Amino acid sequence: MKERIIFHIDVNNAFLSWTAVHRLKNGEKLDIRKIPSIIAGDEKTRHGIVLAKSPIAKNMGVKTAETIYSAKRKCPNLKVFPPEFDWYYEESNKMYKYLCKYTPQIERFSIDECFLDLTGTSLLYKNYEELANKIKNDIKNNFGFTVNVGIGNNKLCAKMASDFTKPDKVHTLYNNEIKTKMWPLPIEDLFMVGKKTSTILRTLNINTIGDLANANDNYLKRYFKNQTRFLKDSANGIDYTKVAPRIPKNESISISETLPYDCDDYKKIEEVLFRQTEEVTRLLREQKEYAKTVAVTYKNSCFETYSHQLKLNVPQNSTTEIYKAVINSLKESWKEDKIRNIGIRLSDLTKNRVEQISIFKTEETVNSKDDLIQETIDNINKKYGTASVMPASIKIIGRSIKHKKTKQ
DNA sequence: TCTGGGGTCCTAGGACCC
DNA sequence: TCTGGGGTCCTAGGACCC
Repeated sequence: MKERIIFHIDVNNAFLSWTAVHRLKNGEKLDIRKIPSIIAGDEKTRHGIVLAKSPIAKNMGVKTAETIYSAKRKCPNLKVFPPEFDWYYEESNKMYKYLCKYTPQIERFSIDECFLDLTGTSLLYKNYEELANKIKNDIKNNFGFTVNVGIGNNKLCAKMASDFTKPDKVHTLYNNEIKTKMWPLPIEDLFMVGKKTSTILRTLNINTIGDLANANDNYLKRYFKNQTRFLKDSANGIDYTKVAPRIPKNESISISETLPYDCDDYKKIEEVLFRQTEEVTRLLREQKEYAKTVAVTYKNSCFETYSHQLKLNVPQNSTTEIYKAVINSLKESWKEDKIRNIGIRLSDLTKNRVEQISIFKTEETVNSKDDLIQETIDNINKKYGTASVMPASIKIIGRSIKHKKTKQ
């Protein structure tokens, strides 16, 4: 089989760069990429986690996902900026549109990463490194932020390559470069090797990607079972997954939040869950889908996680029906401990709602009239804000949510 | 004022059937 | 008066990603 040519484009410090660009556009003089800075949530509501860091902050030891408190101890003059997600989506879309010029074989892997499959374009593009440099420079000149471009013969290698040295760089990791460029790297650098896996590998004296590539299969199987094949293939730079140009269909829709304080007040928890149900079912209705499985997950003060799911007889997407299931699920699983974080997940999503024909029409078999009412409510809420209109049965709770939200 | 949020995929173990 | 075993489906929990 002919060797593929895959590009991986990765925005350098995406959130921080994008906020920097936004500020400069608004006339600010200071480029926050050039000072010790981070993008992070609000500490007062316990969302104080580092989402992105500037190179200087990174050099002082600041890590993504650590607390602001801890980051400031490492770097006392650190400047903190709030995330601007709407703006990030705009910038991400601009970059995606630009990249679409080169091939329809493009996959949006995350808000700040894309894969391009350029296999079979050798007549169009004589030199792939030159092309990668053009893409990198075009993005910098047109949009004001920098990217890394990784080139490889598959997605894994392209992604590993884009991670080599940053920022504003092009790297290659072709199949014949795997031994020299990838094998010497520490095992933690391998995609999909996280903390748990790397700890086990280190105790087995497997310290580099090369060590893993050459490790004995049977030995590894004792510790990693079915995961062994995947790990060994990755370490050898083997990956057959395709660049998927489709708009990815969600397998599930979820929402969760850390509460401002640990809470065991049932009424308050109900309020949060109702607000979350509103939001998550609105998304579901927007994609014109129905969910068959409803799960509630919560984390207590000790950071122990519990989850419980329920299957619906008929797939639903109305706030009222899903909310009933959410509450039932909570009641069946909650140990009345103090809740730190709570959320909902809708899965088993379907486009068509196949209803079983029942002689006894139950309350659950919602008809098209109810769908119409729901649509009208969505439109009104869209225009005048969430919870403007809702079924009377849940209106009171809804009102108090609004009240609570403004108090936060 | 120590530990976010939205996803995907995998696995162990239980229930149930034949 | 003994308690196998394969198959399937489902659930809770966990690992990992950005």
